[in-house]
Amino acid sequence: MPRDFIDNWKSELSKSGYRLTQPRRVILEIIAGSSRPLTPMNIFDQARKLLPGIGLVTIYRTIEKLEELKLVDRVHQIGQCQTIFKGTHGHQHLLVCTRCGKSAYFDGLEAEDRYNEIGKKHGYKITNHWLQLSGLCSDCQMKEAK
Amino acid sequence: MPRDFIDNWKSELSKSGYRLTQPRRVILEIIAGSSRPLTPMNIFDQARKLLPGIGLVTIYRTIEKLEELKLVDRVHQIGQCQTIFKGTHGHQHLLVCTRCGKSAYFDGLEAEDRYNEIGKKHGYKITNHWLQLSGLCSDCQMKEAK
DNA sequence: TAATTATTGACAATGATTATCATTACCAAT
DNA sequence: ATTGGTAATGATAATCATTGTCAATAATTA
Repeated sequence: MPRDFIDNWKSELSKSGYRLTQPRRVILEIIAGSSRPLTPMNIFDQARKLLPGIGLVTIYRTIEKLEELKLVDRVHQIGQCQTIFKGTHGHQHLLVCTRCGKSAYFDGLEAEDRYNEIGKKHGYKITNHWLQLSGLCSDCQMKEAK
Repeated sequence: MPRDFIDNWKSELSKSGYRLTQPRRVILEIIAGSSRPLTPMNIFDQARKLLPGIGLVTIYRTIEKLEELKLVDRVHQIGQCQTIFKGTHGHQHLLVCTRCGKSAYFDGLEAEDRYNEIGKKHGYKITNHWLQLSGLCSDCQMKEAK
């Protein structure tokens, strides 16, 4: 399990004056432990098993805090554009399985120069870019093959 | 005005057995004539000026049809991930102004080989990619400068 | 340990999107 | 040009996700 993630998140939270509560601990574990993006409802369902009394609103509020601290990212997909995935340090991009959602970050595809060039051609000053690859993960390739 | 766009959309609609109605005509004009992505409500507001009786639901349904025919694209942005923009032929990517939303398509940045390489490294078979650049358009650069 | 105050959960409220249905209007065939 | 079949419309209600309110609770710190 990604103990390092969780420990980092905990210290980031308290560093910012936020408290580390039981519900938050549970939510952190779930997000950090997932290899795919989750909706607030996904998180809620899992969290309830560990902490039956937890409220859906608490999920939303915790996500809000984690976003504010840049510890999670929002992943946009077709028809599902509000899923949450644990963040990374630095500038990385996502690789998402279209079948099961399993995701991974990658880097090493920087093309800032070319982006700037394109921008200039259209009169834009580029400040950001967003790249996402999708395809089938190895498990799903095997399952599809059958 | 993008007369070619509109004519093409009209023929695509009727080719698919859909009818070309007054409300649809108005909606087509608005989307085709806009240089920035629009929300359903944006379209509704503009459409009402031309056809006061039009219903919001008709906007949603028309968008649905246009999407089905791949004549419009959905543009995802932070906090606003359901905007509609006229589509293109072939594989192009979007350049969006973060200030006013003005958008343009560009191409010529294909890196399929590198995408596949990244995919392979992670065990994924890449089937799609999504690239979007954002920045300030020339007008907004000037306005920011003041 | 006690005091302060962020956080929680329950509930209500909002906002966007989708479903339902009787009426209307498009369009192909006469 | 008229008509008939049917897709499309607008009004309304229903649904679903997200956000706001507030008294009660629990985490921190002094």
